[in-house]
Amino acid sequence: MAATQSRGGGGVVPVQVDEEHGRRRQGGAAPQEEEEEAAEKPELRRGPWTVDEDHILVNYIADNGEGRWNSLARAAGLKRTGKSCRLRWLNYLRPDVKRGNFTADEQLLILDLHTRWGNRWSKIAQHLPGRTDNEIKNYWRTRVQKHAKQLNCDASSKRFKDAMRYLWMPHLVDATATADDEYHQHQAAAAGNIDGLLAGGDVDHVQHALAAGVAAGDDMQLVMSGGGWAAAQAQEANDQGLWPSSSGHGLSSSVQAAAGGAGQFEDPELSGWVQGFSDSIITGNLWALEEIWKMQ
DNA sequence: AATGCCTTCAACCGCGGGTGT
DNA sequence: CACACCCGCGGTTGAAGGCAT
Repeated sequence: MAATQSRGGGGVVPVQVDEEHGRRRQGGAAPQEEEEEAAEKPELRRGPWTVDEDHILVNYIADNGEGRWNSLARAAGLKRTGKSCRLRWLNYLRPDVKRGNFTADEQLLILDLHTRWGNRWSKIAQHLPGRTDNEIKNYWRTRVQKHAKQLNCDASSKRFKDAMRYLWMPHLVDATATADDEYHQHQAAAAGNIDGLLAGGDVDHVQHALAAGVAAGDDMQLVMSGGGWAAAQAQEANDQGLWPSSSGHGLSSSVQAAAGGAGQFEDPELSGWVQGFSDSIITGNLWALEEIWKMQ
């Protein structure tokens, strides 16, 4: 494990930290009591974790379990705050933490759950086994928000959510199905990223799906056709009514909308906007298509 | 090759809620 | 009830590496 790959954090700089809240306590003229209090506390490390620290933490948790992080940090002999230990374990060292790019399945789920719950990252993460709230949050901020910016709208706006629901998500549903079909061809090389589809020359397939639309109800079946985790998640989401529209097949209308049914939007402005967006894809505007792919 | 800008993501910060005393 | 402690969440930071010039 490349534990020292971690970036950021400003280097390993020992500073005095309020162990309770992890606040820095350097700078300024501290009252005498505070100085004495600080002197009693061990010097705490900040910044990237070392391999040794990782080993200590992993071994300690293997022997004693996780939880009670402040006392764990002390008992393990780590010069870190409990919060830092918890974060390192949950986001990096946990054996079941999944590395690498988000799959189309996962992206689809994130988009859907975010439209439902907003920035409830931990809640969203509960539905993506092996993924952390931090990872999902970073994905959202770096990929999704970037694309919202490209579209000149706010990621939290109804307009962007509609764009995701009616354009991006159907796109991912299709990509998920295609990825299942061609899993052995592309998945390994693409690490589960849709880039694999592009590498496989599947632009036409995607365009065709968008242009022709998918028969009502088929989109859900596509998601579920993989028979794997995506299927289970899709089934669960469907059972819970998580998919848009009360019929449980909201994505069908989504795909239809993306295929040119934008006239069904109540908001005429959005209707035109989405129609234009769809047209730019369907008519083979490669620049627009590439932008769509980039955001994945 | 050098430089500067951009993207990514591990880690930190601040806060609120839960629990124990 | 009040307080302290602990945990977890969401937002933010900043260094590393990639990319463009």
